[in-house]
Amino acid sequence: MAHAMTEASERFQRLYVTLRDRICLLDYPPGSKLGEEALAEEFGTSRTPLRRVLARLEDEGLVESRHGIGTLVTDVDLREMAQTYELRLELAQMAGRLSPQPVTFDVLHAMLDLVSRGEALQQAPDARSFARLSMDFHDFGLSLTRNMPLRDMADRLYYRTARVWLKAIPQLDLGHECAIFLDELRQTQVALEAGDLQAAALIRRAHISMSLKRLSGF
Amino acid sequence: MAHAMTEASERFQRLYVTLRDRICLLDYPPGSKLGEEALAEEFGTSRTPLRRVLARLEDEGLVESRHGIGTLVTDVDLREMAQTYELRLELAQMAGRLSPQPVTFDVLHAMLDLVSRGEALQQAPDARSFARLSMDFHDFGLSLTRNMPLRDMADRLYYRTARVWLKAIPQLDLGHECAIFLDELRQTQVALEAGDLQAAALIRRAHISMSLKRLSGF
DNA sequence: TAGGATTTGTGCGTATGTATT
DNA sequence: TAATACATACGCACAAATCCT
Repeated sequence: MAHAMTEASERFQRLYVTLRDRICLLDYPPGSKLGEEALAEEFGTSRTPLRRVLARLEDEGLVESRHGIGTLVTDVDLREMAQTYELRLELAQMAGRLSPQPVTFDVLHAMLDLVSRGEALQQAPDARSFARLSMDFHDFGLSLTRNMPLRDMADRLYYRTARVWLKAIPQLDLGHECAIFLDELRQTQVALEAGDLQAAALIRRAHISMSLKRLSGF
Repeated sequence: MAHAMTEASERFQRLYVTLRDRICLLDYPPGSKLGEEALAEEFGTSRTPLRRVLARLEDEGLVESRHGIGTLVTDVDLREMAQTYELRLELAQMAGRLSPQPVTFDVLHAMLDLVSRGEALQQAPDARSFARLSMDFHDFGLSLTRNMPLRDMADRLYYRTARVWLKAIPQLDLGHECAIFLDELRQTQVALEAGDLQAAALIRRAHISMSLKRLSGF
């Protein structure tokens, strides 16, 4: 970072991540109303800093503020999701090619941690834990490139459609999804142990593609 | 658009584009101070709607607001520009592959218009006109894909570094740059007349790459 | 070192728009 | 149709931070 975090920007970041995660974990399902007054009270601020956060969420397409109505959580339709996934496929693969990060011991350790969480998840399948692990794996994948604009773009796209999987889970086989995910984690671990970032990126690409295919059944 | 533009969102869009273009055309060079009060007065509003615009420009990395100091136009260093260009290369090529727009008469007509502007530019080289034509050609290129997330991402990246060319122009041969640009426009015209979007995208990619190479001399 | 000038950040009252009764 | 309730958009006054004298 170029400049130290001020108190205001720290609070902004905290509120932003909190609300974004709540939206993506369906704590606020599509159509929910996020009242400025209520949220301001919950976080112990006035409406002003909160509106700054909602404005950013609106720029990113997660909510939509309408004068006289309220700030509503958006929905994601299949067409938009398909376009986003199309792009994410390419970006995921790129992350292994552009400015690759060297595979250090820390990287491998983080990967191992993700694998064990995946194993625990398969023992006790749970949609919410799955979604959290998926988010963390996404972040991990991005940490493998040093191209910051690429990270930012991939991040935006991921959080834009992350909800769809959770929304569709009642119509999927959760145990099967967990098994597939654990496979991906293990394959990625092998690729990283071989120091092959491109392979890891291709595995990610393949799984995003298959995930879209399974979701497109609806 | 899902909903009609309200008066507020229209004003937001107008102010946003105005300020963004001023920054990218170096009317506000890096380091300039954008005073909230002064801008609010110029546009005939209060600080509140203006701060919403500055907040977005800050999210996109074009300005940086610091408490007690002011809102300053950011600078672009070579490392960041290289990363952004690296990504823009890929996105430009993708625009010809993902959800391609059919090449209609209107598209060809718009292209022809760009070519004649390029010809006029070569007759009377001028840095500012060059920059404007470059912006419009960028927009035109994005209109060739229907993948909206791709458009958004490419847009962000373009405007993030568009200033660098103008900043470097004193050290370049303006007439030469205009000639190269006109070549690109004509090659693109040929590709579009053949209905070959991928070729058009590859030409764009090639020219972005060469442009980076010329700029990297500094 | 202190104090004043300047600028962004915050809090809150009011205006405006929408839906419902 | 009119009135009422309620939510976001706006404008202003003040707090907090920084810089310069």
